[in-house]
Amino acid sequence: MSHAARSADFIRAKVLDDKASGRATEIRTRFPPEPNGYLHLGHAKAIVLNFDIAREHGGTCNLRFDDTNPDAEDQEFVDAIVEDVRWLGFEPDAVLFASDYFDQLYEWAEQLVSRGMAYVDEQPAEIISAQRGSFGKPGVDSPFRDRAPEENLALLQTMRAAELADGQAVLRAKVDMAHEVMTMRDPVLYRIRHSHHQRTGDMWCIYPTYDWAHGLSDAIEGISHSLCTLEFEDHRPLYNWLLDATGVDHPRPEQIEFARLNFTHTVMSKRVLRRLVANGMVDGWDDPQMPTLRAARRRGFPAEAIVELVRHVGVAKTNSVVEIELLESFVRRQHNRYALRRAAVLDPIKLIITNWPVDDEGNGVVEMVDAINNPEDPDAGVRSVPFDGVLWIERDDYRAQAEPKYYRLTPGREVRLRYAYFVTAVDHVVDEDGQVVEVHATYDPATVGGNAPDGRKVKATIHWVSCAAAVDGTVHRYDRLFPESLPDAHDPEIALDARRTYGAKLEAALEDVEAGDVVQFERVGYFSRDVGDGPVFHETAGLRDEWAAIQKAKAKASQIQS
RNA sequence: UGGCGAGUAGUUCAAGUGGCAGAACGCCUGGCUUUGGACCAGGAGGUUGCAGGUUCGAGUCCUGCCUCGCCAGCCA
Repeated sequence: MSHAARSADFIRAKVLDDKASGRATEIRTRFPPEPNGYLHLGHAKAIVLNFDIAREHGGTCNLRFDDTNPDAEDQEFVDAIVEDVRWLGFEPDAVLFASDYFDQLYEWAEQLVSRGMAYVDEQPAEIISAQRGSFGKPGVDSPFRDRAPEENLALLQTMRAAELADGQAVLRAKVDMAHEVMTMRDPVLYRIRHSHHQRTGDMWCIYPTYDWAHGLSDAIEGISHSLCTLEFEDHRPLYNWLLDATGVDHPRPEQIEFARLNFTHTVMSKRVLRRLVANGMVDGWDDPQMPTLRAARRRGFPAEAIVELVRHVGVAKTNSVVEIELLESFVRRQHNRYALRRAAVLDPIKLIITNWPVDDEGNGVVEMVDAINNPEDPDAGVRSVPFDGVLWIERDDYRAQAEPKYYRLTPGREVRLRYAYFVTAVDHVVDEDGQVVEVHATYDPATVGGNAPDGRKVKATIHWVSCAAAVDGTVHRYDRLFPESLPDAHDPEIALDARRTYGAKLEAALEDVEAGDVVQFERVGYFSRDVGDGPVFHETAGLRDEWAAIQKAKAKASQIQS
């Protein structure tokens, strides 16, 4: 290993080595999705890795669609994938398709047949499967395995000429039916599919398999390093065999496998996600609870946060699961710097200031107070918000009875109303169910702006919105859709009440937030404005919440005790 | 059952040719604070999967085991 490669991950070390040895002069990579679904968080790893490595060496990275199975694929996904890759911040050097190479691939297949390295097998799929043998048990040769090249060539041509029905024949590479790697036991190269392809239409009725198309497509594009996930390790010998067999290896691409990106509380299985969408358990593929990139965008996850997380996690061959909280911490770090602070009361109760002044007509005086837009960014300035004697505050910011470590409003205790005044709770009013609906308090006029001239301190500062000026909005908060930290990939437990919806009271400025923009609701979390009429916000990520942690610890402790 | 791959802190990753096991996030404590946020300082946290061996010295080399993942599609 070269000296410079020391602290690089194993793939970058290899790339450096290959450059040093002259094995590769240009570094070319590719991100090769099949257009059969939306990209998810897991794909971000392959995208970042491929583009980063190319950029680090002044090389290129293509977006290549592995569109070899028309039955599963759709133009909609092609468009969505291009969009999502760009959203992540990467511009492909070329957008290409394996289907661009169908003519070339077919030509090489005929050559392989002519050289006796591939044959047409007319047995049904079940027989071929049974003949493949099993782990530790060699397979048996197909009766068609030693057919003459001319006959195979003629047969391949009839396959291509649409003279055979689906499943009637396949083209197989003649490798080794006793090979200890199952993938090498005469893999299928072409199958018959009388299907419409989103790009080639009805031009073809035979389609190359992944194994036949992938390495050759890499070679055609001059890919130097073909990065893929661990489950393709068994395909590497075949990848190389086919390159050797066709002689299409200048320059020869090299397949290198790495571990997928997995998250706790997340399942990426298309089947499971499709079921969630079909059952209406989520709003669609871009529901904020989904693990797709589109959902992340709608939820307000900045692309940079996802990219930074992927870089932070790095690349290795260990099957690993990243805590979803780590992603959220990258999301918070981004938004903390840029998100404007606003006031929103999610679960409102009224706070009435009994000694608030009234004007000559007996109406409460309205005072304007300055609120800081972003304490992390002085340039973000201030805004002016109305304050008066009747406010909305969070239900959770008042307790009829004091409890240990609770710093907020409670009868007799003084807290700060952010940017306004110190108030002291006096008593409260309950409804017929015993729920607090109204808190009465007095304010200290000397504490304008929230400063006490005598230097006295309060332990809590709470947010508020003037009732008269408040705007109604809908706010969605989210718990884990998959409550288990390691949900079953194919049959996970699903939380039916993961989404909590609030009829919130918002400060007026929140009406002006652009769809897709993220703001911080002070003391609550980051929220992304959704498209549509009226203010609707989705929780992007909550703020770290020490009080919640104290309560959680307490609940856990009492659970252990009982 | 055969092949391939992987096991280092709660999590993700580091530790040229063998040379004091580290970082980030999380967690705990303290400071600061008009967000119980952010920020700052400190701390705890490890039998490097197990057992042997070589060596002055092993996460690293050797032997044997264990555990986990992937592979028997005409999916990718």
